[in-house]
Amino acid sequence: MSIDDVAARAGVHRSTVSRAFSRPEAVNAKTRQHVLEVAESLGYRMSPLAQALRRKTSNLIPLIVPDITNPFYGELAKTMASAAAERGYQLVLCVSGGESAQTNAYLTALEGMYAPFGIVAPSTSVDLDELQNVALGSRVVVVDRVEQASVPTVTVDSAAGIALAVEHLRELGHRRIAYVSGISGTYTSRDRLAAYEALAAELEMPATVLDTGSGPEAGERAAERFAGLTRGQRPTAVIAANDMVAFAFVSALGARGVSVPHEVSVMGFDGLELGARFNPRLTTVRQPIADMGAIAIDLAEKLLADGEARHVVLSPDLLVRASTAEAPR
Amino acid sequence: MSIDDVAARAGVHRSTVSRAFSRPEAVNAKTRQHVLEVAESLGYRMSPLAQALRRKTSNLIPLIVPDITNPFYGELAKTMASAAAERGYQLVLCVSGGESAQTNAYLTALEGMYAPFGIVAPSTSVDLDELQNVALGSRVVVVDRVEQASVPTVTVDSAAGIALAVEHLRELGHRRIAYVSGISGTYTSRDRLAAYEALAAELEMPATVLDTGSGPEAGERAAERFAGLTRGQRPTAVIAANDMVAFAFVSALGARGVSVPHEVSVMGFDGLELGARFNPRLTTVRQPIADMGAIAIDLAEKLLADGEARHVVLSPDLLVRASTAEAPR
DNA sequence: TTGAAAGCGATACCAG
DNA sequence: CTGGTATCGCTTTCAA
Repeated sequence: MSIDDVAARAGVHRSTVSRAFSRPEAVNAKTRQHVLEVAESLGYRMSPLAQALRRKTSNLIPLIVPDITNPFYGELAKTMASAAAERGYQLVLCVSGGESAQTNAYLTALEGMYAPFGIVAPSTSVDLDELQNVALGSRVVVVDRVEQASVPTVTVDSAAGIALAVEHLRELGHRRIAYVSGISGTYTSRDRLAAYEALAAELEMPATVLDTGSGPEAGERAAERFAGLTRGQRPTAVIAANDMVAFAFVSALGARGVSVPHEVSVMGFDGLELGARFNPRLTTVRQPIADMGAIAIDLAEKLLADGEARHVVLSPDLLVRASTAEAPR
Repeated sequence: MSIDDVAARAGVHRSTVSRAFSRPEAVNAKTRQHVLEVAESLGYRMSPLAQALRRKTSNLIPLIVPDITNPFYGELAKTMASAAAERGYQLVLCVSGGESAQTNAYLTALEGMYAPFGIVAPSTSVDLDELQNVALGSRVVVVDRVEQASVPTVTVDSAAGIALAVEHLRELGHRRIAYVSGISGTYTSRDRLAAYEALAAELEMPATVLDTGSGPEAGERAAERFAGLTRGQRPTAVIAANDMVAFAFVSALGARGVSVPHEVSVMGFDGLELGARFNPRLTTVRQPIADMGAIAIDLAEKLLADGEARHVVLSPDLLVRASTAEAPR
């Protein structure tokens, strides 16, 4: 069932069928309708493969994430998939394990499939400069990472987010507000940590960083450190670099008999749906994940159109749930 | 940079280059090596698109899941992606939203790309019979769903899993063991519920189902129901249909001041990594998710080879963490 | 073992 | 506006 079958059946030439589908305005209305009807009745659809081969561009868009198991990337993938579908693209999910080599391999493979551009959510170990060596590397937009001039990016304002968190906590009477960084070493983590430290300095508030290590054990180590402090030394609130770390931290605290928010308030940063099912339900700074997907694709299309690497910085908002409470007095 | 460039540079014909890559044994060792070296030096790689068009089969494998935001599907996708990559396939993630129409659309689209087969993790509303109407529908393997003779499936033994859970709880002295079903109406949920009821009957244990509704609110409703019971009526342990429901249930319980495992033990079913970061760390029945991906692909390859729809039923195991404790006496 | 030629299913430029 | 033709990059019989 190919284009020629339709052409024969409709009594027109191949090229007319092609136009009827791809450039409808370039064909007589009557002819077009007839062709389309015949095609319909035959259950015909164009081969995206053949199209891609000829046009040298496909509708496949790679989304490269370090770990799809992390709900943040899950939510990102979900919104990205529908944003892509709305625009006629098909998202191809690639799990890089946070490795630069894998990322490049995927980009190369998908360029071979004439992917017009790609979306990368890199972890620290992915070198953006190295990215540029891959052909598709110059047609990539980066999500969830601090700006880098040469590549289009969509990020969330870390400073604003941290400010929201600190403000919320101070309104609850907290004065000793610590921070837990870590997990999978994303650039985002660093950015948020820097924002925390800067704000603490500005507010002349002691900056206590419970853990800066990366990996899933960050929450665990931070809890250990916390439990090791005397009551008087303990912070009354803790901001985690992201929701996953907050989960791990609260969980590890729980295992040590420390109760949240009774003994210490804990905030996350991400706004995952999952936080609403956590115990206690997690207060957090929400990133507009749904917007990020759509915007990333827009930026990519603009990059192709005029070669300009735009940067969009989104504003987070506060999601108050149950893991924060008034400071003990 | 195409096959002809390599051919010219190596002083051989196109077909020889093709063979050197695709059927190495069909070409003289010397020639082959020379060709490969030239290709290497030119940084040449075959166009998967052109190959697929000609061979009428590609290396794209659709994995269709209802919701990638659900960590279970995230973990499935992750293991599936690497299992696929190991075998030379590229996983294409499709998020169906649990809709039959979307599932069919994806299958159709990917058949157009000559996907050799597909993997579907259906939700209740996906009609397996309807699936067969789509061309690729007869080359699909189904994951995480009770057997259906005509389609290859890989599932986990629900009865064994429930038995593991009940046994664990009874060893801790629990006698009133309730159940919470629900979330996204998967067939798996039904299967597990049936297993619970059957086992309860067999053990002459009262079967209390706190909620059978579907959707994310199941845990919430179950907690409400639980809290409404007098202490004497309350079950001392609850088994949830899956980890996500367990999370929601514990969270909702917490919001009502009921503490786990102190006042009630709660078990999940799935064995998500995430459970280790829950508060308290979740005791659960673990499905061998990592195996499921690889097995699904094997089944698909066998289906293509001999047309036989095999069924693999995996055995779950117990993961004891901190959400279960001895029954109060 | 290697080369030649046809073709997968479409597009696009050039005539008419 | 429509048809003819070459071509995208590769595979695969068929001969030599």
